[in-house]
Amino acid sequence: MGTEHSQAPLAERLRTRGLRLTAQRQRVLDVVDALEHATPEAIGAKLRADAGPGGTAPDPSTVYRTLELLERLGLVWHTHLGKGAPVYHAAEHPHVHVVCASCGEIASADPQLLAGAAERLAADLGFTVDVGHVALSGTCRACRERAGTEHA
Amino acid sequence: MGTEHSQAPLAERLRTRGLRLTAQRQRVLDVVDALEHATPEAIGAKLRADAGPGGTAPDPSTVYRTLELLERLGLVWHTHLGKGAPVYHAAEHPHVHVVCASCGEIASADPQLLAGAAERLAADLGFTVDVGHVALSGTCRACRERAGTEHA
DNA sequence: CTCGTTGCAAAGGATTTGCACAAGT
DNA sequence: ACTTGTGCAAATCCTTTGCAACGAG
Repeated sequence: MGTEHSQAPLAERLRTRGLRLTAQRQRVLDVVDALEHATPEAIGAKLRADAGPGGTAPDPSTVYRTLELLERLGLVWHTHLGKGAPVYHAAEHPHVHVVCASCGEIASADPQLLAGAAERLAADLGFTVDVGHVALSGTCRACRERAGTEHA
Repeated sequence: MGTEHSQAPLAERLRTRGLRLTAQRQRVLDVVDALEHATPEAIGAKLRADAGPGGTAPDPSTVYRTLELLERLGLVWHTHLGKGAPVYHAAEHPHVHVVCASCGEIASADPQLLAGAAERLAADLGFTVDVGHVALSGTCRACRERAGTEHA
């Protein structure tokens, strides 16, 4: 398991645009799919790990270029959570990101969570919210309790 | 106009921590207050503009350090909207940020908008949402209509 | 065979950090 | 005076770009 690609929307979408299906593109997509929330750097690391000692992993620049391409193809989405760390995730599993400002822990929530707010925004501002890109930040239970315990 | 500081929670909070009130800190805070949504760079620019030709503006590194400090003091908040562009805004005017992925337009919405979602997150995950840090991305009405018009 | 892709290396831009000097209390 | 804050410059980090060789169709 791991090398299976549901169908192959990738090949299809590439063909349509006259682009080419390469091992790198397939691998990057697989990794984004495997790692739920991955930064470009993390993706590169995983790629390197999967390749093994003597193996060969895609160059960082290729990872960036591929991620951008996959996003244009609508196969992955990215969100900016903390400082300078964009996080990519497969477009197949839509979910809202929730990040703890203290520990950086990332949780996922049901998109339905924002349904109400989305509707209101659409009605009030004519603004269509992109659920897959949303990131909510705050404090997780663990950190809140810790803060209370450690005093300050 | 412009040099007025509601009261001076800044001086007070600094004193409490044994820190010092400097012209730079006051100026940075004033600018964040003036510019609704400002990136560190924009803040530096405004500072430079306000200083005038012969004037002297705070160094970029000071702006960064000050912003971080002001945030610790709870006087400003920042959010990550687009690529690598953190945006700061005064903590006095809590609002949810809504950004158009196409044109970059930034709109503000009432924090109440997320009240429901916040409650659910608190109940389900024990996660406290920080409304001032939230950024929703999507497409504004203008861009959506334009997309429909220009065809594709 | 032709044109999109990749890897490598250098370029860039945004932030951070170390330090000696200036400034607030 | 004593200690914190600032400016300057160098160091980092993350990402983007130019180009020649490579590989998919």
